[in-house]
This record gives sequence, C-alpha cells and structure tokens, in this order.
Amino acid sequence: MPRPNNPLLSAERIRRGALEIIDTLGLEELSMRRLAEHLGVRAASLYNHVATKDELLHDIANAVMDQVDVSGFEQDWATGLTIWARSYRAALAAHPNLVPFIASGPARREASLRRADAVHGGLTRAGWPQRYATMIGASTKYLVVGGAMGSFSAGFVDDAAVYDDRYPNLDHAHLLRRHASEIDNDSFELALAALIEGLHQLYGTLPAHGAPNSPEE
Amino acid sequence: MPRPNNPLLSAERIRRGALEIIDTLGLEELSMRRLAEHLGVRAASLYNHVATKDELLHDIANAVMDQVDVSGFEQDWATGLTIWARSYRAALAAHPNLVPFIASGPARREASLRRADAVHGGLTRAGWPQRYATMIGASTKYLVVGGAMGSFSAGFVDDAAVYDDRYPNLDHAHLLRRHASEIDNDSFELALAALIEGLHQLYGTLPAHGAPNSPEE
DNA sequence: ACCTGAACACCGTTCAAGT
DNA sequence: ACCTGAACACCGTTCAAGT
Repeated sequence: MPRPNNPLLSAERIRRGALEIIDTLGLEELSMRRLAEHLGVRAASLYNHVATKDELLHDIANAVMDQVDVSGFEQDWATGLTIWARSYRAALAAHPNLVPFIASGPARREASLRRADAVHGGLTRAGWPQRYATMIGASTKYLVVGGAMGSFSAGFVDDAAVYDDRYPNLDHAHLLRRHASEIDNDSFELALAALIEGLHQLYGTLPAHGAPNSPEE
Repeated sequence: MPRPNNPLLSAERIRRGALEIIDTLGLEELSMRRLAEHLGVRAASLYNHVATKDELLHDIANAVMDQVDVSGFEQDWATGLTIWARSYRAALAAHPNLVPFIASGPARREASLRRADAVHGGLTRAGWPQRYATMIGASTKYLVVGGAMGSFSAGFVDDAAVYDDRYPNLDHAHLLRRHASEIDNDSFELALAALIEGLHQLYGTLPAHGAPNSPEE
C-alpha cells in the first residue's frame, strides 16, 4: 500500500541550498552535482523539481529581486526614485556573487515588469515625459547595477607595497579594500544625490509639467 | 637539420580568435576546444602559448581596456571625467559579451593602475579632497559599467502583445528594443551630465579649493 | 511520486610522445 | 620549439529502472 513517503527535496529547498553555495563559495562553484551533494542527494534527483540549472538561477534571482521596493512612487518621484534605488542596491548587495547573473540576463518576468511599470508610471504621473521617464529609470539602474557589480574598491589589493612610489596619486589605495563597502556606499549615495539634484534642475525647465503628458518622440 | 618551421599559433592569434568567438557567439560559448577548432588546431596546443583560460580572458580584457582615454585630465577635471567615461563606455560597448567578465573581476594590472592613478591625480590636482576623488572615480565607473552591462532596454522583448493592457505605463516598451542602443546612450549621457552638474555645485562649496589638499579622514 | 546508476556529450588542463 | 592523443577529473542533462 502506498504511503505519503514525504520527499527529500522540494524546489524551495533546492533554491535555498543553491543560494547558500553561491553566497559562500561563489557562482562559479555552483554545480548541480555539488548542490546535490550539499543536499544529501544525487544530481539526477534535482531534475524532478527543477527544469534546468539556468531556470533555477532565474528563480533565485527573482526571489532576490522581490526585495526591491517601488512603493515610494506613491509619494513624489524623487522619493520613489531614492527608495527604489536604495532597496534595489540593498537586494543586490545581500548576494554579491549573484549580481553578475542578475545584471547580465534580461528580466522578462511578471514581477520585474510590475516594478518597471511602477517606476515608469510614477515618473510620468509626476509630469516627466515618457522619454525622460525611460532614461531616468535606465540611469538609476546603471548606478545600482554598476555599484553592486564592480565593487570598485575590490580592484585594489590590500598591500601598500604593490603601489610603492610608482603611482603617487594612489598612495592611499591600499586602504580602499578595508573600507570598501563603506566607500562603495558613499559613492553610490553621492552619485544618486547628484543625479536627483541634476534632475530637479531639469524638471524646472520642462514645458508642461504638472499638465497631462504631451506627446513626445 | 632543424628548420625555422614557423608555428601555427601565437598568443596574439589565440587572443584574436577567442575575442571573435566571444563577440559572435557569446562568452559562454567560448571553450578551449571550440577555440582550438576555430584556429585549426587541437585544444592541448593552446597551452603552449597561454597559461590558462582565465589568464587568456584577462589578457583580452586588458587589450580592450587599453582603449580607455584618461588624457583629458590634463585639462580640467570635468573634461577629464567626461572623456574618461565616454571612452570607457565605448571600449566596453565594442565587446558587450565581455562586459560581465571585465566588470566582475578586480583589475590589478599595470595599465589599469596607471589609469586609476591618472583619474585620481587629475581630480586631486583640481582641488578635490582625496576622499571625494575616490568617490567620484567610483561613481563614474558605476555609471559606465552599469550602462554597458545591464543593457537596460534589452530586458523588454520586442513584442507589444506581451504587455497588452496589464502594464499601462509600459505601452511603448516594445519600442525599446529597437532603439535600445540609442536610449542606452542617451540615458548614459543624461546621468553623466547630471552627475557632473551635481559635482560642480558641490565643488563650489569646498573649503580650500585651489589650495593644496587639506589632510582628510 | 520521487530517487538513482549509468550513460552521453561536453568541459579545462596535463603530460608523455612525437617532429 | 611546438603540436598532439590520451587521460583525468570534472560538467549539465536524460532515462530506464527501481521503490
């Protein structure tokens, strides 16, 4: 007689295990065989719950991106942009090893479109022409992705000797690694503030702002 | 008697062949075996000229990055920043499939340090405190890398039907793919202009600008 | 319904053997 | 000096076989 015989695996458990490996060992170290081992199972078993490694990664990426908050656009556009950018950045920073994957692939999933719609809608409702709304959304994304990705300061090894006196302007470069995340965050905030400041100025010059959108392009 | 017997391969030819595969088929499609086939040779032969696949990729990345121009810092800092950012972006855009690799790994090579030194030096000579010079360099890099990377508009498939009426604010989203590179470029220029505008304002508030750098942090 | 051993078509890299 | 076949330790994925 057949019993419930509760299963060893589930899509959720697989996703969690995969993200653990990504966070601790890196994206390159994630293999279906290693993941299976991590879960006390054989590689083939994973395919009862997950179609493909690539789809698994997309599912994980979507879960990470669900932390992004676009609710601020119910207030003014600048608040919406700020909350969006910061929560977006925080979501990526929580899983830095996954950023290259999230940032390279296009995102055509439901939730991702809803977010894009909220950003675009928040900006156009505030009076930005469609074309500007698109560009502002793109610019902000560049800043977030670039900031989460490059981890600018990680490029400098934590060893003053490397720089000796050949690069006089980098005499403090060896300090960067230690304060990397702090500097990364400050740089991001600086750029975000400058961007929004610049946009505020541009906003004042818009012909029909506040009025219903004029056709453009 | 031994003759010159000129070799089939060279590091240069391997690099060129690899970049051809990356540009046409994508980074994921590059394998040492496929590269060898592309060059009319066997995989093992490559290792007479190249230490490792990873090192090969770094060498290619360095060649691409050699197109970046930091000479503008000999003029004013805003010109330097603009020329740097644009040439940086152009270098990456010339080989989009390589961007994830270039952007994820730290760059501790000679040429890369020279560029960082030129940027940092140009900014500090103009009166920016060290800490700001670091942040401005980082911010600009975020913009360039994010812009070259995400290819924001590629996230929207070129099919209006997908969006139907569920996302009213994305009613022009299907146009994005067609004008993707144009919008990407305009968004980048918008953000760069806003950043530099914001920095100009900040520059005016610096305590001792023009004077020798005051010690900080 | 779910797990698995075995297999297939791939990888990057090494190395003794050839010229 | 340079190219190569064969091998090693890996991949992602499929599938018939088991329970």
